[in-house]
Amino acid sequence: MTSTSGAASSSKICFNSDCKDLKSERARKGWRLRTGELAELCDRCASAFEEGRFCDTFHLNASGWRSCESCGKRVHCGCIVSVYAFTLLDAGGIECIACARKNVVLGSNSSWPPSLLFHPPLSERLKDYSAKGWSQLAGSGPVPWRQAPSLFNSPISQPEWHSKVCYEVDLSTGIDRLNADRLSTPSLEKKKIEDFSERLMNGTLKLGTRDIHENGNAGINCEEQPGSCLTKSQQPSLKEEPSNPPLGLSVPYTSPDEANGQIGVSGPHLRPNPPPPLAKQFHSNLHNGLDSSGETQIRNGRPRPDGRGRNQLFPRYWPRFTDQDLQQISGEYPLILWGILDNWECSNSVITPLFEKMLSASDAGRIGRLVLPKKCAEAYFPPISQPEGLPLKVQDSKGKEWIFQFRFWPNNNSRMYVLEGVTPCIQNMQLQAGDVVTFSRLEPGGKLVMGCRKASTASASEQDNEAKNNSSASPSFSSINQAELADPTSWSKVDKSGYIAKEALGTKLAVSRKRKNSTLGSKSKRLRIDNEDLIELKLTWEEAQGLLRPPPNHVPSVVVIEGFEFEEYEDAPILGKPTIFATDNSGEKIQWAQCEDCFKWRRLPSSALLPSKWTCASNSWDPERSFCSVAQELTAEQLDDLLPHCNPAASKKMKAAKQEPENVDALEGLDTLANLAILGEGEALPASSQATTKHPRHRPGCSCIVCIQPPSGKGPKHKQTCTCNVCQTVKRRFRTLMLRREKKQSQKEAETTRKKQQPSLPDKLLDDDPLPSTNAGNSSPNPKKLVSEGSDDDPNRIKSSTSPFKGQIDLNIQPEREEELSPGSDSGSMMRLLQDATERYLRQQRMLSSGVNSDSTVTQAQSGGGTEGEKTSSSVNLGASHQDADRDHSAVFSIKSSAPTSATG
DNA sequence: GAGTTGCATGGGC
DNA sequence: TGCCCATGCAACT
Repeated sequence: MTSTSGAASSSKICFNSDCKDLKSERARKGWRLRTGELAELCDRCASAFEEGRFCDTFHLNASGWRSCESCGKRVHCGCIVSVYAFTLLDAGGIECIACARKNVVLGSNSSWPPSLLFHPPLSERLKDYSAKGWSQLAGSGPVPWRQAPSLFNSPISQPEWHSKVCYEVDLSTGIDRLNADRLSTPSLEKKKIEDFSERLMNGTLKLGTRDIHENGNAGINCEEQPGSCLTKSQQPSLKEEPSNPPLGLSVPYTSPDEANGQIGVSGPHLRPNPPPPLAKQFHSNLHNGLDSSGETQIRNGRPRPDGRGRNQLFPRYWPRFTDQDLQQISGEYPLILWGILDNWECSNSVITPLFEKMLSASDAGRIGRLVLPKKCAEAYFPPISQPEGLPLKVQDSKGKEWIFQFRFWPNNNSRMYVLEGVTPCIQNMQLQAGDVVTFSRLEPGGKLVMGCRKASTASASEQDNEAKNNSSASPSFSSINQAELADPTSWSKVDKSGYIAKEALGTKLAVSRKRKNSTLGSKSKRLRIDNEDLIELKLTWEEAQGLLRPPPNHVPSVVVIEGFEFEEYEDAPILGKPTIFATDNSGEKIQWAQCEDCFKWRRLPSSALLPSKWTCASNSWDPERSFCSVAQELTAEQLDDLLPHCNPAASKKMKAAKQEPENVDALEGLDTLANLAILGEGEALPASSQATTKHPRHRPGCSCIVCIQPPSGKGPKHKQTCTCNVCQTVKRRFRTLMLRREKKQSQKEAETTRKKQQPSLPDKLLDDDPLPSTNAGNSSPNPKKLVSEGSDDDPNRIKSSTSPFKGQIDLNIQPEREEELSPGSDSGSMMRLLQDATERYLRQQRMLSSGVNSDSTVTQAQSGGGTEGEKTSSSVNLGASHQDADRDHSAVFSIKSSAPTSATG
């Protein structure tokens, strides 16, 4: 290549001096120049470059063509473009990348491609090599793998450190691509990766790590630095390489010998003549979701040695190792790298990400069984033919060795693979449901390495602490990720997904959603259920946005982005009181706000900015209605019209809940409540953990693994006598459920009796009695409807009269008021609601009763005693009120509602 | 009775 | 529709 002079981007002419075509408007990037810039190419040249046929196209007649010492294939060695396509041999001559890779693999006695992990960063490095020379990167003397990542600290490659990189293989083109979808890097960096990955379409840009490590003083002139060259294969060479099996056919080989007792995964890989696996092949093995070979996956759990790698792994199991991860692994395993491997070949050590799995509740539970994805198990673990399986040595991120039983259960006509005995390891790593365990292989030796990533919902403070701790170890690094780089011990502490920056921006909710989407993908509907719960339990971002108000007296600057105007405020917004905006009869824009004390809705000008807590007394816009005693001007119908629009999600769910059997709803609430109670216990449950913890078919008294599992997946099992928050909450919730059932039963009975005795009375009563509305005594909205529907177990209707934001988090809630929610304490408005409802119901009962025993009923009920029937009466109200809270409010409200139950029960 | 084991079940993809 | 796999749960220890 001769185009090494001139500006890379200033000219409108293609940078390729052999071309001189005009660049397109969006010039495509080519190789990195010595200046650090990227050559800008026309489409044709860029395509040629990306497809690895640049030299074939433009340098066909140029000097520098040499033949591969192994396969004889001609490789251009005379330009910067082809610098990655070959490697220089110590004894002279060159090898094409394919042969070099093969030899490296054979030499290291590894069935794994030696350089998979370096792919992204090395790509970047390679870009840099052309500009910076080798000495900068390789240092002097042998560079062990574990030091290799430090080579990546170029300004360019650094950002990619924070990205999660995985690969997929486009078999149609034989292209390894960085799966940019899953990169969390900023778009520009992401684009950069994409660009380069495209540039490497055929390249696969594999490194013989030996080449890197053992050559410390390579310059850019690879000819002069035998053994130092990184090579980029050209597509033809790859395709033509006869020793390279077709993509997707190479499998991580494991020994069929499973009778040799304890083995590491290494054992199986020490086959005498492993096929020369290309990294590309490995990728296709690892992520062969695109495998189009037509080979069917081995079914019925009967893996064949020749087919194990063809299992199509679901993306959710693709390892998302970051470079930091790798470095940390390497950093964590000096013993592995320097001791266990016991020779200088350690410089060839490669940690190959195999797969990862988010721990389910079962996995992290006490049973100690980690369910392995079948395809992963069959692809990466030794084949087992007996259900008993075999012991498997695994080293954790601290280098500690564990022995798990790798086995399977027949399941239908298939198998279910599990690792047994993982509890100590899980606990040692302090993992819980939602965290991710990663499996990787250390080559040579094939040691199985188990890493982990904590769910990202660890508290920000925790992360801050991590950052601080780590930064202390490496003051030059400021970010968490960077800090982690310097401190491998934090490997399991902080997620390295690159979302941290986003976490810093927002709430757990956003993060959890992001994480769920990214980590679990479309994993489970349970997740979506949880998301729905989140929607109902918490504000959506959109809704939250609606509550954010500009700081007083702040004028926004308006920014137009893609045609949309955005208001920008220099100061953080404040959280305003939720209100309902509307237009009155005169067309004036107004808003309705609800008093914190009396729950009456007050009309306010639309411009009114309310504090999070607002009462009638603050109604300076309408002094006449600045007292709670003043009636509400909003009619029931009007309010009814307004409210449904406030939260479509909640309304939708409300409707759905109506249609569901009562107990189902209640039991779902039980789940939610239990989870929330766990949250309230102070152990912030990772969102992903919530996702994996929630499970169907809960029943009262359920002793399943989820229900009995303590929040962290460890600790004693809950007993009947357990008084922990979870148990108490579940018990309360159960009582509520029972009360509700009693109530329903009694209502039916009462209804029957009423019809018999006073057929015309109920309607009148319903009309007259606003029931548990908070607006007793004034224009309570649509009392009839509320009563009728409320009595039909639809507390949401009732709730709708109190807040348009039912089913959402009360952003005004003060966490420090948590104790108020405990049983027996004043639970605030809900308590009032309850009392109000009780009194009202008793009055109703008095009216209904023909007087035979009503007095005693009331008396006894009010005194807390009474006959069974009287208890029922009381229970009816309690149950109804409980439903209000149980169904449609967040944990806080749920617990609130539970409190009276305990108190009165 | 508690813990363990191994298979069954069923939701989700 | 079939498979995967999280979880349930009965049998067993």
